[in-house]
Amino acid sequence: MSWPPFDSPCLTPPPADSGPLGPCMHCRVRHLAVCSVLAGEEVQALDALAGAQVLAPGTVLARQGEPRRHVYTVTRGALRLVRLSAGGRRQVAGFALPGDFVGLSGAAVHQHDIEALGETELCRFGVEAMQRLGTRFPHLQRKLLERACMELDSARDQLMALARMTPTERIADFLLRLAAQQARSGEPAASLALPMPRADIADHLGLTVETVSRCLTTLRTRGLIALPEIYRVEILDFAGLEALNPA
Amino acid sequence: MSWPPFDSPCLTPPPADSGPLGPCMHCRVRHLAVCSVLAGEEVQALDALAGAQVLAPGTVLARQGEPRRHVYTVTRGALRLVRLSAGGRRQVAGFALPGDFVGLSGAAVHQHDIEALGETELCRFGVEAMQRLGTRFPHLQRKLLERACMELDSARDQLMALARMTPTERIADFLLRLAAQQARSGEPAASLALPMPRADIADHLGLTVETVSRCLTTLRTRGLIALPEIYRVEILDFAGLEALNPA
DNA sequence: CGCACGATTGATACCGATCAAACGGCGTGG
DNA sequence: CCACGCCGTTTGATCGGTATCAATCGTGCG
Repeated sequence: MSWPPFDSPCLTPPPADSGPLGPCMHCRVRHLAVCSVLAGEEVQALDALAGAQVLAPGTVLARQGEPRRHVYTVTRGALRLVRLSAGGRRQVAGFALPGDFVGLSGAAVHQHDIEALGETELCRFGVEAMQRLGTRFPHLQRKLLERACMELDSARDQLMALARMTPTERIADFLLRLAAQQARSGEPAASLALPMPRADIADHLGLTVETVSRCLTTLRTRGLIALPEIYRVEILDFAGLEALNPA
Repeated sequence: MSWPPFDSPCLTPPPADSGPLGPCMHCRVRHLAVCSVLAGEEVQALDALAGAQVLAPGTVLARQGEPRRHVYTVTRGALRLVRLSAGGRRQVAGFALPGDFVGLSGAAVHQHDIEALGETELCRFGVEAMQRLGTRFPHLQRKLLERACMELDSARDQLMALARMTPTERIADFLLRLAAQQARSGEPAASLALPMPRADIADHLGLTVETVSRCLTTLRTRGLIALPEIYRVEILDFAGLEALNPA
């Protein structure tokens, strides 16, 4: 509940190129998934609902099986959504970066653990309050539907990747996806921060850590990327990476 | 546009166990994704928008890349959503059975080919008309959001399957999923019709035809299923199949 | 009856998982 | 300040499972 007064610039329309529900840079990407589509009255209602939070690295925001009480918008840092199976198998369903909305689900309980990768800032809304708001402001509901449809498209793309791409292709696809996501936040995509360890990439792409490592070195050897630090990738040849994608 | 007058029973609430957006058996599962949630005026508006269609087996309803002009609800038969990559790789994103809503996507053009598996009956709505209706009836928009969230959950489940399950586990999971879907339509799930050829199952689960065949015989040998006909599966041991799922 | 096509069964090859080891950075403690 | 140890990453060697190639079977249709 302790957060600075809402920036008035946030009420101005977002830049034309920000796309549907894109980040609203005016308000320092604060609960950007919704702020860019609402008018004054609605923003006030949202402010009353929202709580800002800063999470230390490794903080567990939610565990699978717990009742879903909140939805979140990420404004800084990164989250990972992890599913652990009874057999000990691990799957990283996705990563939430600044601008992402977390919590679109039809289930009453969390399907994933939600964990902070680094120091992460986010904005929290109660689900039932959000639903009430949705009925009061059809505009918001519509934007949420758009967002859900986008995520659906994204999930289907990923199905294709998991089903029919080789490990190297998956890594290339993953890097390009991350670059695009980072580009949406305004930063150039050539130098790419990887907020997650190799194991998370592996569990995200259905691979092992060793294979991820090997594929990264393969891409480096081919001159497509550089690895100046462990948690950073320079994309040297976008076209070359895209050429790997058989889509 | 040629379809029988709208059954009045359709205006009554759907059976309690039909779940959100579940099939509305009263109106013979006709455009069931929406009919069960609307009142008289809205239903009339929908009728004006909807067109019933019956497709012969193999009919192509849409091709990837074409502009998306319609959404559909399946009332009989089955559709498959196919994506073909430049490299010739094939991915079946999913199957639409009676009760399913096809067309939740944020893209302006189709991401998949949509093809009828057998003789298939469906109901067509224009997307922009549907959107107008959504703004006029927030109730509808909300139901669409719920449906989108459900599909999102389902897609994420499938990601887990593709990333971390063995071929046999994927087949078992697929059969149980299909059984559950068929059960929603009211029919008992023990005897399961497979509307699609083996190749579609393979391309849906990221396998080859040969592996699908081998896994089915494996399950049969273990006494978990029977295969009385090629396009039919009897589930003999639900618990046994579920035990294969490591989730 | 013969053909065509999809499904099944069989034999082999290859790729990624697994097992194992070495490397590197970083924090701690001596 | 340096030595050590921990943990994540990288690299290496081997194994196994699934794709691939190939052949047979079965069914429906001409």
